[in-house]
Amino acid sequence: MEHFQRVCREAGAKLTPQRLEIFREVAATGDHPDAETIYRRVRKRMPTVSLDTIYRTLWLLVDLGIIQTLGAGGRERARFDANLDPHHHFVCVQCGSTRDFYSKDFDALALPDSLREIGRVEATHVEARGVCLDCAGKAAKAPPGPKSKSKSNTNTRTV
Amino acid sequence: MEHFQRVCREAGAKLTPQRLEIFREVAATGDHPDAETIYRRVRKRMPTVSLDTIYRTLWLLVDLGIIQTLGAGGRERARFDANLDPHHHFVCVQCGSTRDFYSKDFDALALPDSLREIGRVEATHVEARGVCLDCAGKAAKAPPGPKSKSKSNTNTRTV
DNA sequence: GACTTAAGTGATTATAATAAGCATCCTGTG
DNA sequence: CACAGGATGCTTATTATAATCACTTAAGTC
Repeated sequence: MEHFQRVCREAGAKLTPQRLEIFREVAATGDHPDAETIYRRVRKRMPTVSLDTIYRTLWLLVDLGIIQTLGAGGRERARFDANLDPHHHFVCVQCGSTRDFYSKDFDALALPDSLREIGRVEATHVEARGVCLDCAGKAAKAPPGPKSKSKSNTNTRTV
Repeated sequence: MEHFQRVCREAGAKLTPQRLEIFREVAATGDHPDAETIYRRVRKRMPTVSLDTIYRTLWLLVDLGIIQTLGAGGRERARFDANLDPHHHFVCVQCGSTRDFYSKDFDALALPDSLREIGRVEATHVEARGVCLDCAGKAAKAPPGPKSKSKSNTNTRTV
């Protein structure tokens, strides 16, 4: 929570009651709510917030690195995969491209006991995130621009 | 491809040129295209297909288990996660709920060399899919219904 | 503590992806 | 080769998310 305030200050983002409330809500819960759910919950304590502010604040928090999104970055469309062999994914956080890779070790991961209390696992796969060679190459040419505000770079959000 | 035809037969789904073409397209490519992309590609060889058929066919293939979707099942909204500690996810393929779990072993996975040729990895996390205890409990009570057509069970699609 | 100013907010209006309804057409079967 | 029901394509809804814009408010300054 203090972390949150500090990061906001440093980023020049104002501390508004809405943001406080929204962050509190996301941080408080262990499930992984969507914007609509957060909206409903926050509205209980603050009936005037708009859904819009929820969206803006959430993505702001993502941009600040304070929270993350599940999966391949919420705003993406569905993507399909005909590869039914056991395999894993590398996702580029810059361009969003996804490549398969293989690893016998990863295929045979031993599941921790804690999972027993959650459910019965049918399959696991590993998702590696990083920067693909293409994007790394481009970044090397185009100077990074130290102050790059880098707002909302589509495809940049992923867990 | 034969597998595809066999499964369709068994499921009582008709073999149409559109479906053949769409499956061929998805199976042929190593990237993980979205519906729109598949649409564009298929249209080159079959200019009359409708985007609609693409969607219907893709989800049909998913329902038949012939292909899968990336990430948390395309049709989901963005979901947010304030947990920045290294952690992993269990996703219930029935209800879509996602729970965090922890494993030192998973945090320290040794990446295969093949990844070097793809990009620089910044983080990895494991996604375990299965049926959560809640859903397993419900399924035990409600008899499974051997012929359950189980069409489009929202949240059922995930890799 | 009042003043200033840019950032934030909420209401409304777009957009983009995906789904539904329906008339026509085609696959698989007898 | 005729039939029946599923499949297609077209058009029209939905739904989630983003952009606009006028008004408010947080935060730094005197």
